Amino acid sequence: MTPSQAELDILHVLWAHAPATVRFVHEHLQTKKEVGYTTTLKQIQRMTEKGLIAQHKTGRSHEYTPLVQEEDVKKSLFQQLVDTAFQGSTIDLVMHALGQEQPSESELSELESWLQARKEQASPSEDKHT
Amino acid sequence: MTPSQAELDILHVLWAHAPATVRFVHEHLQTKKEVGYTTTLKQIQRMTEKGLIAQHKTGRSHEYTPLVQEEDVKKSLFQQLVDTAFQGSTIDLVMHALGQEQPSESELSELESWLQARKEQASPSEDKHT
DNA sequence: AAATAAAAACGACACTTGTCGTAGATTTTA
DNA sequence: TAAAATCTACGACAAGTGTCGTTTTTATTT
Repeated sequence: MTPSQAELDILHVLWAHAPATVRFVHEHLQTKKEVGYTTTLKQIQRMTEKGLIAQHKTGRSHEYTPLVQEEDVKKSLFQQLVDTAFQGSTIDLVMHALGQEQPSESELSELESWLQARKEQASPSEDKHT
Repeated sequence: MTPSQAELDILHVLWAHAPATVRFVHEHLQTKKEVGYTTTLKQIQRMTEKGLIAQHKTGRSHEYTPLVQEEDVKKSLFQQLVDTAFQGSTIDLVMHALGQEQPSESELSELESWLQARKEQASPSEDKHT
């Protein structure tokens, strides 16, 4: 269940702005791309059918809330990429990623501390290296 | 230009086995999923139309060669993921990736040496940090 | 309450993708 | 060379996606 591109765009808005109306989502999307109001509406309706988001009536309009967690979707998209493009090797993807750009200082240290923590956890007191 | 899933499957076979016939590709795919020979053929033909692969006649059959580099496609798929799921933040994706699994010893050291090299490169002799 | 504005429902259409079936062409082989 | 095996070319089709236009419904404003 990986949302399509257009669906992702909408989900992003919803993830960021809790329950929102079609109008709201639509306005937001406009900053990214041009689409008709009905297009957004239709998309949202289809997503509701699919169970990606929930709808609750409020006055004349409806409000929508995402039913899928951003984390889950990310994970799923991520896994899909790893599987299709990197033969399932996460580390390959990581190396590829790092080779892509210039991580900033802070990013590097973030990575570094993660690595540090990981190492300690991996071998709390051990010291075998082979 | 990001190949679809089925196209990716075929490209993978071609990337691994230089010029190959439809039959060959098809047989290979069978190890992954069940599809009719004509399905594979059609897919390959469409890919040829699109310019994803090239066709050269050899005897009774044709041989196909990928026209897109595996690296380029990976890069493109990768970028797409970063953009759609991680708001364009590569490092976020990396951290997510690392959080996903247990990297092996060798993977960790690979990552470590990369980080090491990077740091050295970043500040060869300089020492300003702010 | 009538007119107007805003929102939601519907239905449609073109494209892409994944899958085949069938027919025609080309080789092999008996 | 006639029959059998292989390939390729075509055409089709269903499902999914992206986009709208039009019609209803519902709420607002006079």
